[in-house]
Amino acid sequence: MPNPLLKSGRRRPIRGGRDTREEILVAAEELLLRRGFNGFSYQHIAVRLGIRNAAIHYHFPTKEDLGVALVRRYRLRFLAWTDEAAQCASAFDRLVAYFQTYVDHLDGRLQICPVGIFGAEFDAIPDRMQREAQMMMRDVYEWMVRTLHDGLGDRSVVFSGDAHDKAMEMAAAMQGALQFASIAGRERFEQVFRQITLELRPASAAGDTGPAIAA
Amino acid sequence: MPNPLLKSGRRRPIRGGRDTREEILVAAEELLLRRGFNGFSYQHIAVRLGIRNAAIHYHFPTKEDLGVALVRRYRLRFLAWTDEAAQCASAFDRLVAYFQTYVDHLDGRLQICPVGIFGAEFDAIPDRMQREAQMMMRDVYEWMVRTLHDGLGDRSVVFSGDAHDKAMEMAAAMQGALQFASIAGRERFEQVFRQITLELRPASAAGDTGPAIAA
DNA sequence: GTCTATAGAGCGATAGAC
DNA sequence: GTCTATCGCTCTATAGAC
Repeated sequence: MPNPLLKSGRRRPIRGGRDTREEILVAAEELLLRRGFNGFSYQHIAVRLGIRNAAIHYHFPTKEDLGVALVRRYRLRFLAWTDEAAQCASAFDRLVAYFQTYVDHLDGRLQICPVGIFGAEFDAIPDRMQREAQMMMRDVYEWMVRTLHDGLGDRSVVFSGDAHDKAMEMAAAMQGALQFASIAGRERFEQVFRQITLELRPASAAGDTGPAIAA
Repeated sequence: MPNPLLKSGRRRPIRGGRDTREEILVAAEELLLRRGFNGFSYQHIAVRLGIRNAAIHYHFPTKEDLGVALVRRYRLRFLAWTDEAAQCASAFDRLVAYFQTYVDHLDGRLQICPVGIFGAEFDAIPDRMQREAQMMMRDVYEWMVRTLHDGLGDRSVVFSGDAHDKAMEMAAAMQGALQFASIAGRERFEQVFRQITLELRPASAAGDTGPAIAA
């Protein structure tokens, strides 16, 4: 009986115990968010990791493979996160927790799921990445619609109009805020965070400043 | 006395009366929105216009020059548009008119001012473009804050919280919506448009479906 | 699993003829 | 103002040694 804690499949510990494949993904993720998919190369990654171009091709034969792995990683991370977030006391808390995942990594630029990151260069990314991006977007959208409905049920959120439209508006605002933060600093993101949460919370009476943002 | 209809400055009518410089900008603008700045080349433009690579370099010596011209074009177009929009009856109408400019060109992809388009690849565009993008963003932001204040004055809009935060949220939502539309179709944009206008309008009583979207 | 070396393509850009 | 031709560079990707 194999130890269930040891994941089956690929062998990993190489280069003095470091996991090259994982390090490639981490570096590529940051480059993707700062420079776009067509704005970084295998060379950028190789220099950061102190390895050679060809070593990356061993782990990800084509750049499309790397791109697809990045999107899948986002999707899986988001789905795992929603499981954790299910323990939040209210739907409002779950939504704020989701927005907070952006803030937590804003300077390092790693997010749980920057769902619309590929929209700006959609026609210039490989087909398989396009499809993965569409699936990722659907996951986030459906979770958000569901959570808004939950929020109406537990009376933790208020909004007017349709939950589908509200979900899309919030997701779009988060995505745009991420881009504005790149252009004009993280304060832009915090403004959007404040406004979204302010509008979502019931009894937004005077004096209530809403959830604080992590420093 | 010179004819005031004939603009002073650069001579233009070439290639059978066609304005190559302008055609380059139009083609580049659409490529930029669909593929990102690093996702299109002079070749893409040359093929579309039936000219040669070198002809583009005559009008825009470097790609940075072309990029800067594109952002300046957006800025000037937006500033000219705000002058026109000043004739709208209310601040709410001006905001809706601004959102509408996105819709009008959504399939052709030409917008008045997709203010955050460079956020996704900010670190991978030339310095001068970065600075121009920051100025463009500031223009839109300031106009939006001013218009929200006007809206409080003429009672045509309602919102909670600070006008600066609300402006940033709306601008971010529009930008995100544009990217979502690239990924999942223009209906995504229309959802955000509906929700933003719904939340902005006073007396959003039942039965009021808000401003219609142009087909 | 990582290396050296290199192929092959596309890129931005320039020179000079017309 | 547009062309042909080409340069030098970077990019993705592969072959083969270790």
